[in-house]
Amino acid sequence: MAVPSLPPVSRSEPAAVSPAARQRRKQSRPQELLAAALELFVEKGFAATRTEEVAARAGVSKGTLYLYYPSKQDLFKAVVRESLVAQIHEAAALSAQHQGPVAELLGQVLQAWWQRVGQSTAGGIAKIMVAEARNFPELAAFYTEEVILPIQALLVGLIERGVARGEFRPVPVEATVHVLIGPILHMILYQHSFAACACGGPTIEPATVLEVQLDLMLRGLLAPAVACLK
Amino acid sequence: MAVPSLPPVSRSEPAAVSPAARQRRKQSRPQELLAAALELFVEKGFAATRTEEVAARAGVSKGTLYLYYPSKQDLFKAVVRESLVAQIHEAAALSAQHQGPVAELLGQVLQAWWQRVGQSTAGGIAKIMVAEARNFPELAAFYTEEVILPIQALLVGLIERGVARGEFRPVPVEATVHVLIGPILHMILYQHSFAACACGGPTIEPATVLEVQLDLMLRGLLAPAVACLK
Amino acid sequence: MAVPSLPPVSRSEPAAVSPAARQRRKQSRPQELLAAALELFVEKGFAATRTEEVAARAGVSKGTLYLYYPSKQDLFKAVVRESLVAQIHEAAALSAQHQGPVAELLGQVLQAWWQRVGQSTAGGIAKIMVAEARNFPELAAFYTEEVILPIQALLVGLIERGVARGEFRPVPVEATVHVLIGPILHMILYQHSFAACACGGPTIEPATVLEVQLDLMLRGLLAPAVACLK
Amino acid sequence: MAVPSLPPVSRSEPAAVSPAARQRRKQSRPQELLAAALELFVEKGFAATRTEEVAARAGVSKGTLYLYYPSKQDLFKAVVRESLVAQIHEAAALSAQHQGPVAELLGQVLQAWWQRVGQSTAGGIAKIMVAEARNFPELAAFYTEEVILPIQALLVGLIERGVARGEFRPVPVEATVHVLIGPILHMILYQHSFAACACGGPTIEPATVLEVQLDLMLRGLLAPAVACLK
DNA sequence: AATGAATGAGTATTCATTCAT
DNA sequence: GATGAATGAATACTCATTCAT
Repeated sequence: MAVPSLPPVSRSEPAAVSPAARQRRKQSRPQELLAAALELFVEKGFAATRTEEVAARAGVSKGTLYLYYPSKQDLFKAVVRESLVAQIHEAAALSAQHQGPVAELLGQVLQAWWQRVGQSTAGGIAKIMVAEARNFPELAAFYTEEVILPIQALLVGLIERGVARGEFRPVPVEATVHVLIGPILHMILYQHSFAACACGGPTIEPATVLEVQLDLMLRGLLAPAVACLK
Repeated sequence: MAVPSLPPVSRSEPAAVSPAARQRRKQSRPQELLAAALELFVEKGFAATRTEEVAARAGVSKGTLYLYYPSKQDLFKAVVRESLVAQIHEAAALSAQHQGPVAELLGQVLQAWWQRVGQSTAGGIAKIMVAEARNFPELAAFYTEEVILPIQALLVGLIERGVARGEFRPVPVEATVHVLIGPILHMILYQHSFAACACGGPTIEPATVLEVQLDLMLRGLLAPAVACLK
Repeated sequence: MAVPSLPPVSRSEPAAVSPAARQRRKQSRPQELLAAALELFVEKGFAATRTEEVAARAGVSKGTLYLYYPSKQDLFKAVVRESLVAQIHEAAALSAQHQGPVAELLGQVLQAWWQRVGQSTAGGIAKIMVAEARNFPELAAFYTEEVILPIQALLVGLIERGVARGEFRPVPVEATVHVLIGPILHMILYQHSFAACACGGPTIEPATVLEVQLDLMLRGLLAPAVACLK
Repeated sequence: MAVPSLPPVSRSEPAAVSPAARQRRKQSRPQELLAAALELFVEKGFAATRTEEVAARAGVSKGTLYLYYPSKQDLFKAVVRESLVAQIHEAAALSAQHQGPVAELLGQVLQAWWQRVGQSTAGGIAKIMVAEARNFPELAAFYTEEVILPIQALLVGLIERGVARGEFRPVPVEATVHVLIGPILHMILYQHSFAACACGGPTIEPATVLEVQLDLMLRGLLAPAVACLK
């Protein structure tokens, strides 16, 4: 069974190049897995996404996925952290350092959210959560804690600042936040559901909708004196 | 427990009563099945709802369900027709016969929709469709045809009427409809997802939100002259 | 429970015309059911045939079928009796009364069997039995008793008569019967399986096959002196 | 529970032996599954065989079966390829290289077919196909293409060769093939249906039947000059 | 006699997760 | 680290048979 002299061919190949490349791949694995998972979760929802397909799209085997994320739910949480939580911190920072009229800042925040989240695949996460909250309460709790409450706090702060400055009429703050979020969320959900399956419904032009929303809302929000001068 | 005097009715026509009872059961089955299905679909979504559980909740066996609806998808379509399509026709009728200021009518329509649909279980259908549209394109097409397009047409008509009467500023109509629907839809979706799983997010007071929405939107929508006089 | 005076309405209608017609239908029910059952059993096999479809094709309800035949297996047995057993008796009678060369009689019997059974739907019963014998041993036993053994006995008798008359070479009788039946059975099975599903196999011309079979077999069977004179 | 001295064997090469064992299992799985499937299909037919039972008989779980064959129909096709198609190629090769009297070759081919296919479980496949052709047209088409047509072509070639050599009388070739196949097929079908369920019919002695068939057929087939000299 | 509503056992296929290698 | 073979629970839909009317 002894093989006296192996041909030298097999020696020269795997030794030199691989370790670095493998290292590089190894370090980017989590990112690749999260990217693949985000795409598939948004496309099919949480329950209907197969872990094997996530692994395949990331170019690894099923087993490897479980090496990095111990369960499908953990994978989902990681996707949310990667895709949304960071954006929220940025928005919070932006609005903390802002000076001047709140109306302007509000517009900037909504626009930025639409561009960074709504336009990207990450927007689809909202659809997933709406769909699966009741079936996966743990995910719902996580998402509420990490996404909904921070966004809520951010917008409540903005409205209150506007009212305090005399810029906005005094309004029920929380309800107003809800109204403010509604149209943009509607647009995001629509894009990731009906618009994505070519089933003949009305098409949406996001730019126009956003413009109309800001126009309508700010007119409604601004204190009477300011509004009628415009 | 004794029943002293049975009414003579049941004696004289034994043939007549029994078929009637059976008939009564047969005729009420569809309703009972649709009610059970609506509840479960809204609770768990379309894919995650088991037909057997629907049957059980309606108090019949699995086989009986299939006696009335040939497939899960057909059952779902029947639920949609029963729960939403009728409401839409009513709203359309209401707005067709209305005379006077459109702003008032618009408020009535949104309020009615909230009370008849948003408050009831039927509102959850919107959540189901957002969640499953991409996985069940046939259902998405059906829902678009029967629900989305008619509602869209109704609201487009209202806005256009308001603009024609000089009551509203000239606005991009379709985008405005989208903005108009957004907050109320947001509220419905929220109630049937996060709010329903007690996972600690912000609570919503529908009455306030609705009031704020109408206030904000109408202020933004009304022609300047009218708005500033208010 | 006494019904003192039935309204005369119900008297005038169903009394006059119906009873005779109903009687006529009632008497032909079994025939209609058997005809429908034969067609469907041959088309789909025993297990794959639904009793409801049999009833529907016969123009009655599911329940009525069970009024005449207490189970699917009983229905099948009735079909066999109706379609095959009678034919066998006729063939037996024919060969009992025959005088003269057996070769001639053998040809007549096989031809008749092909025309009366092979060509008709009833031939398909053989296919069903081959297919389901192991899954429904009770049916197999019934069919063996009522169909296989009588046919076997008939043909064994013929061959033995031919040998006794010096017309045929002395051959192992039972094996010869098997060989004799083979080609005609093959043809029947083929017609009711591959030929019936248009899947591109060779087509068969029954007349030619039958002719060839008789030619080959009789040449092989006849005593040398007779054969070489032909 | 103490293990005093573990053999050093397991230390030196743990990597080498185990993968081989696993590999061995993986490579033999398809064979084991096909063997189990063949048995059950022949026993119960295609439709009545449960995939779970196939898996169990092969000693694996339901899921494992689907790792190797994506559907029941694919499993069946694989069984046919494994059991029949190879045999056909061998028979074709045999008859292509044969020199000398065709009568002799024809006998060899039929005998070989009986021994290799008729005697083995594989013969039961013919029964399955006769039984299910109309219900599974795709399988029927596959079987026609892969089994029926090649066998037909093989036998047509043999008869034509015999006629061309002046060995056989000129006969309608295709019909003759049908007659030739009939008895042997009859025997195969009988063995896998009535004979297998001990329901009291006539028993068959294959050796005798085969002998009689060859005897009868060749006598009938040979050109007169040759036949009468025998 | 006739109906047809109701039943519930039975089955192919999918997929998250594990673990031996 | 990485693989992928193996598992088995879970689910829509069918159909023979029953029985109240």
